[in-house]
Amino acid sequence: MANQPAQPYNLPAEATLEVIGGKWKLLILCYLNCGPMRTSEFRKEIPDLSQKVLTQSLRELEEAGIITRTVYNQVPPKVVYEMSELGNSLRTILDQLGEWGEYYIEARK
Amino acid sequence: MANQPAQPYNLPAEATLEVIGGKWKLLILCYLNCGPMRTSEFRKEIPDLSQKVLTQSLRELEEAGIITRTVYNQVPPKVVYEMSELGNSLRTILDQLGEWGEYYIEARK
DNA sequence: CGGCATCCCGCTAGATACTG
DNA sequence: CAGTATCTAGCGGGATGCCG
Repeated sequence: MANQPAQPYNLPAEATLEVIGGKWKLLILCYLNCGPMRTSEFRKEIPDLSQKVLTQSLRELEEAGIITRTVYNQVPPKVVYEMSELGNSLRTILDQLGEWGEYYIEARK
Repeated sequence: MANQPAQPYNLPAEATLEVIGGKWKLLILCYLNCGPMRTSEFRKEIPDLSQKVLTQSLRELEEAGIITRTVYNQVPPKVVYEMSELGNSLRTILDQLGEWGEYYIEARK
């Protein structure tokens, strides 16, 4: 999921897909767009998303600088994810993708 | 590459990625944005893209209604691909993806 | 010239079980 | 509650060779 290609991007647009591509990232970002979320909340909201892939996706988004991860040192543990500044700049893209998707689905009927 | 999922899309935005996702589609669409192209031209312009994956990508874009495929019954054969109406409606998305990609690459330095 | 058919490899993501 | 560690399966993508 979103490994860095050996060669430089042919297009900047491909860099964008590297970041938001992957089976679940869009959905994850959609939730985070509405506000911070804990790991357990993701698990409840998206039961089909396995623990492993969730963590993996969140890590990659974090490494891309799109989201932040805050750990509260307490028992039981608590980890909160939220959009970063850079992540918020993605909102326009997400909206556009959604809009065109709706248009496309309608046009294909 | 862009197989239809068994279950309905969680988000319309995911439908968009289904269409333009895949390793080479963005690049192909970029070329078609500049005008119609023949198969042999793609092969020259993008030598790293294999015949098989090119055809496959073009078929999927065609099935999605994004591009059109015109066959000229002559010898030697001639096949021309170009953006459809629906495909042209993608231009905004492509531009946005490129813009954010540039911004992102710059921000990550 | 354009495009199938075949074989093959690596990667993503899924399932399961275990740790602090 | 959050996160690893393994193992596995399926698919996207690549290489090669053949057909209209």
